[in-house]
Amino acid sequence: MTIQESGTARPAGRPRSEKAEKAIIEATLDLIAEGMGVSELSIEAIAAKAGVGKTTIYRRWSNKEDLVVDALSTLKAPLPPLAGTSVRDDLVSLLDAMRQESGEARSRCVMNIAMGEADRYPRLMERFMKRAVEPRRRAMREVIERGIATGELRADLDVDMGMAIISGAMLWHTKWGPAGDLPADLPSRVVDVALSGMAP
Amino acid sequence: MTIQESGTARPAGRPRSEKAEKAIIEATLDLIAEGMGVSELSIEAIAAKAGVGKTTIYRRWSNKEDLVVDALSTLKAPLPPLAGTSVRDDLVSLLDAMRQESGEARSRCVMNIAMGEADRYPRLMERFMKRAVEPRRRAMREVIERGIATGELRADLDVDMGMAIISGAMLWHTKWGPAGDLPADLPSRVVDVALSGMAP
Amino acid sequence: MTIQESGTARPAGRPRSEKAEKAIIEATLDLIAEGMGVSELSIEAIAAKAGVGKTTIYRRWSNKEDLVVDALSTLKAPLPPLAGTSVRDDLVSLLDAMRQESGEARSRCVMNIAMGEADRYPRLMERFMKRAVEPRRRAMREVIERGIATGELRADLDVDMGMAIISGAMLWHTKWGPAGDLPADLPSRVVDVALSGMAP
Amino acid sequence: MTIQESGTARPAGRPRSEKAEKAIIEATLDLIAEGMGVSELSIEAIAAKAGVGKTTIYRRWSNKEDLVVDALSTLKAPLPPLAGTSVRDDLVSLLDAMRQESGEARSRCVMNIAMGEADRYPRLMERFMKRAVEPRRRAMREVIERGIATGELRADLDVDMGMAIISGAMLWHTKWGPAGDLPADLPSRVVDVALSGMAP
DNA sequence: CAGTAACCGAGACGGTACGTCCCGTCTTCAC
DNA sequence: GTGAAGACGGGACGTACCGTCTCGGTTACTG
Repeated sequence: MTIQESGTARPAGRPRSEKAEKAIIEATLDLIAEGMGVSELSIEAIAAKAGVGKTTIYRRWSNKEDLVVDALSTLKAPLPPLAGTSVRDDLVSLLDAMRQESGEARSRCVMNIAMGEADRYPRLMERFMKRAVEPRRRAMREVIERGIATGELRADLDVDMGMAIISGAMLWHTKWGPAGDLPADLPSRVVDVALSGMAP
Repeated sequence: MTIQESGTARPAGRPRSEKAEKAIIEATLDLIAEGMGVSELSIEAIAAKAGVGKTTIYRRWSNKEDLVVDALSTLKAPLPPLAGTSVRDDLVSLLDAMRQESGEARSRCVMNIAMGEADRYPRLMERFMKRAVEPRRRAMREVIERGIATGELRADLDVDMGMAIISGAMLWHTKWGPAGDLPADLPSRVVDVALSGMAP
Repeated sequence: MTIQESGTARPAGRPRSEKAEKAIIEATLDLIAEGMGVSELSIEAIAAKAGVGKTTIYRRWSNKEDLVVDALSTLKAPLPPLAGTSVRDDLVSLLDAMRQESGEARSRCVMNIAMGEADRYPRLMERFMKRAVEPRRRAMREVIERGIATGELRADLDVDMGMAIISGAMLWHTKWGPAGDLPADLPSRVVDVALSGMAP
Repeated sequence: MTIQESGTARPAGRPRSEKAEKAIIEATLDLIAEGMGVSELSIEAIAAKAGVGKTTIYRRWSNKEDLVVDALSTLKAPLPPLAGTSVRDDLVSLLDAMRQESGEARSRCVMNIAMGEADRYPRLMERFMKRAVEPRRRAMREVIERGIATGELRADLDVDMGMAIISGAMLWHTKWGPAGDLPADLPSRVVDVALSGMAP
């Protein structure tokens, strides 16, 4: 009649501190938000900022990439609820979530890394894509496919092309549009032009 | 009695080796093309790859940014000639130039830097934008404005929005579209959808 | 009505394991005998060698010095009985005890610590001197003073000088004499030369 | 008709800084004199005190022992000139040199290391013995052997025993005699007792 | 004989120093 | 004057232990 029969027995010794773990993640995000790239990020700086020994970091993540993936994936806001009333409304909702995220330093740094360091840290990207980007892409894809099915969108529309035009327009404004925060009406304007076209 | 009497007096001593200069630029571009970001790029690595002493580099460029700007600006392909027959044709020409560049590792790295390290190296970006990006944006802007004037495009079209939709769609395909090189008909398909819209 | 009424009441809870205590002392001596100095000696190594948690050590000794003093003081052989027949015989007995001790690794390490780390660990030395060295010095001093009183030694002999010459000669042989164990006849030879002098 | 034909051609590149080398040695000796043993001595501390990068140390000495040997062997005072008038005078000269050295912190640390860390750093000791200790021992051995030859010392005197008694007595006083500096007349008193013996 | 308090091991904690690597600068000789 | 070689001070790396702490579980006396 053993006392401890649960599936995974707690390992011996002092358990790992959740507080330290959070402090490390926070420090990592702060440093990235301050404009550091993955390669400039130093474990030593993270440890110092988190008030933690280097060992405590290496005990949890064996390399910088693993830590960065974990840190970034705690960051992505949850997907907005989609009203489902019309394709236009849903697309505006999705873009507005993007717009809001782009206003926060922390989320902006995610974009920087996603776009600028993809080639250099392929494993990072692969994992980050899976955890953070893929769900958003899937959501938009479903909206567009639904629009085609209901006849709200052209029957011959290439779904990828639709995603490219809508997401790409937001992306372009984020990086290269007029300086400053994105205007609140940008999402609806993007969707309107994308849906009805540039030609008269 | 002087031997050298041309207008701009040659400075005394051994002249700088053009060969070394080219080797340095080449090595820099190679390393960037191999996936290195600006911050990972090291003068030491460039010198080693170029078969040159570190002094030889620092004598010519006082810091890494200057060298990178010079290196990148040797790279950008000249703008394609625009037929001017129609807005559609000109836009397709511009996008096709983007498509071709995106197939070369060296040009792709330019995009990475432009998108990922902009925040960290503002002086680099400023100069790089001026030399390499601005001409392309101006060209597209002119095409769109001309289209509005001739009535080929909607009179109420926001020019920035037009650029965002068209450039953004290409950009999106480059970074996040189906893997592999961009298909040759992508530019025309992007322009067609952008012009006539996604709605039926 | 209490069961336990002896003078010092046993504290509540599980009593400390004597086995662990002995294992710790043994491990400490072993490590010192293997050539470790006090500063190289690590609690972690002692704990590992003793098969004991580090806590178990720190619960008993608050610092390394205390542990080392305790360990070393379990070590010193008892003083040899002195026949008292003559100064010469007693001195030879004392030196022979030194010789025998110097043959054991554990005792030799005591000398090393006494001579090499005295300056660095003054509290250790103070306590170690009191427990282990002082009795031996007192014994030799008494023999010499008795010799002066009985006329076996020169009346004008400086007692410290006598101790220095006799102990110092043994010491010198231990550290810097011909390699290997000290020869069994060394004590008597030292005493003979010391008593009658080097001059003819 | 080469210009540089000397035996060992100067290697290319910037030559090593003698200043840095001296600063490192000085810092090492200072730290040892402050009571640090070899094992407590840290390269990082030496580098900081010397105002030098760690690389600069590791470029010259591949490990701590090599550095310590070099540092210590710059320290030993030159042997005193021996008058040669009599064995007694020469022995007093040698012991007086010992006495003077024992008054300096830096030299005292040499003794500590020589006696206390010998077992732990055998390679260090071997090299240190050769460079610093051996010459002194040889000098004393020669004085004693000469004394035996001239009849100033007993013909049957064991030379090692003579060295042991005389050096050992000084050694004993240094480590365990009355506290404070050794009195100036100690060498002559040691020699007198050693030569004529303790017995009346 | 159940409670309970000090013990035990294991192992995570914040640190320090290690020896290595590479940075960008500097100093030298050869050309 | 330029070029290569390479030493310089500096800083981050990832590892190994340090001495402290915090766990779950054990043990032996106590009520």
